[in-house]
Amino acid sequence: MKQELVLYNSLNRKKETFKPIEEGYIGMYVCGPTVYSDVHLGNVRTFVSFDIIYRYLKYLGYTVRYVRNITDVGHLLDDGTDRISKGARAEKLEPMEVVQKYTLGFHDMMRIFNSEPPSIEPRASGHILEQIEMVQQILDNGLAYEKNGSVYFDVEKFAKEQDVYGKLSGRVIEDLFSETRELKNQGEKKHPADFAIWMKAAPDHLMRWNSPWSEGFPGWHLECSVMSTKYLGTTFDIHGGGNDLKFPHHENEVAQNFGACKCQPANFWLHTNMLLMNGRKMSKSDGNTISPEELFTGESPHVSQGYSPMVVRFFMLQTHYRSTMDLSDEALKASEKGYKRLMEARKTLQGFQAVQSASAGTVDEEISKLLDQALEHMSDDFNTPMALARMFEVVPKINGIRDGHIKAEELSAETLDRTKKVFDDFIFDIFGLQEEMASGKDGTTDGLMQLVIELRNHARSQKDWGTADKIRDTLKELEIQLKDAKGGDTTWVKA
RNA sequence: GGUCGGGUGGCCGAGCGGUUAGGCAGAGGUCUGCAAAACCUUGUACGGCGGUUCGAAUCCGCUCCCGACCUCCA
Repeated sequence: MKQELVLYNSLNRKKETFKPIEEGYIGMYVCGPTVYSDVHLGNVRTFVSFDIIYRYLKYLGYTVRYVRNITDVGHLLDDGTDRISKGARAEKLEPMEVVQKYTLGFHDMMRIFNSEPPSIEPRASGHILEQIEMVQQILDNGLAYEKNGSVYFDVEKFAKEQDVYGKLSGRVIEDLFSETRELKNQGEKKHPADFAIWMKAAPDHLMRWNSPWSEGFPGWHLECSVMSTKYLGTTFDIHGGGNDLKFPHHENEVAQNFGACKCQPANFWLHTNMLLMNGRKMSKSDGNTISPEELFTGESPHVSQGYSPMVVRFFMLQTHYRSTMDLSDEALKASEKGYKRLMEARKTLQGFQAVQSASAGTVDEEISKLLDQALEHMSDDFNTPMALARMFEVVPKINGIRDGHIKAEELSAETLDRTKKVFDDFIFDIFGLQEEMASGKDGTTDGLMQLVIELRNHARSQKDWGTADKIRDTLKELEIQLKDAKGGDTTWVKA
């Protein structure tokens, strides 16, 4: 019944047929943001990608438990200060105020991009007890050691016991171990590749909890191991995250799970690729960056105008989640046109009435085939660019029927219904796009526009081109475009 | 330096042994009072050099660029 789904699994770098652990159910964990500053567009790309994956899995009929955490503790900066408390000192806020502020900001942005909230959004700070328990388990299993109140994962021992470490990120163990460069805070570690799972807090460290080893805080990677286990079980179906988290974060996560339960946490690992701008990595340090707000308003040297969230989302759909995505003004402009064209076609399609005497002709067959292909592409590792391409091939057919080039009788009632349904399923449910009326297209506006259009059409029928064109030109200045279809129907759209 | 992933037409971006990807831009046409919109037609591109093959953008080798990761990162 369910279509076969093929996923590219980072664990072995191959596409594999997806089989859930429990038929009909999927457990998916995605590493969420660290809430210490405003959301970065790169974060948006990752979470929009997983939003589409989540939506498609549900579309296939699975019951999905989607867990995406909020990291609000334990994430270290280069200088060893905690990210959250660093932000707090700078802004003279309680750490949890910083967390709250940026968590809300993150949620707002996800909503603006029409991303569905996850089923569970656990916070690291809310799972300190569980994290302490996991540290203990790893210690009990002999894969960690305590030193001066901090606990470190024994990577060397783990690597010797099981051929797991390095597999996910493609690291060569020998290389990792022969790493000679000097790293900070290495004094307590037995081996440079070891990493902290519990850190003793320095006297001025704000966020701290009691533990059997010291008053301190959990290591960065631990929270994900703990929360995925708590809400999805020791082994679950899909684990996702940004490409840049593969190492060390995901690698260490796998190590911790093995350390605690001796099992692989996830069967499938999905990694999204990075966002570039003008061909280069988006980076704050060299000014090659743009915030979501700047993108919306157009207040940035990198864009010539503002782009709406849905245009940006559409733009993201045109690139596969595993490819780097190159943001540029020209590419966004192209997306804006494409997005509008698709949405217009969708509206046109929904207005079609089945022709009574209709019987399946060639158009019927062609459209059906394109819809099937679009779905197949989604089941092939969520190939949204391909699926979109097939949708766009249906667009001229829709417009052709509207304009009379293509005979409506050749489209059977069944196929018309299915096309309407699949189009909406794709656009709204899978791609997560939504209609965007730039500014108040409500009942009043609609009524006014209807009146204006009637007045203009009256003028046209009187060959009063002056009046007709004045209406058209003035509306254009107000960024309202009139579209005169064949047969006299005029529609309008806010540019 | 190590590991991995890329270099595709004006731009973005799929494809990964033989077929038109698709979007945007451009050109010609239809329609139209004019225009816009829409529709039709149009582009033979795959970094370079070799090789394998009946056939390569797709496989192999070399080479030149670019990006990511290598304990901050979505």
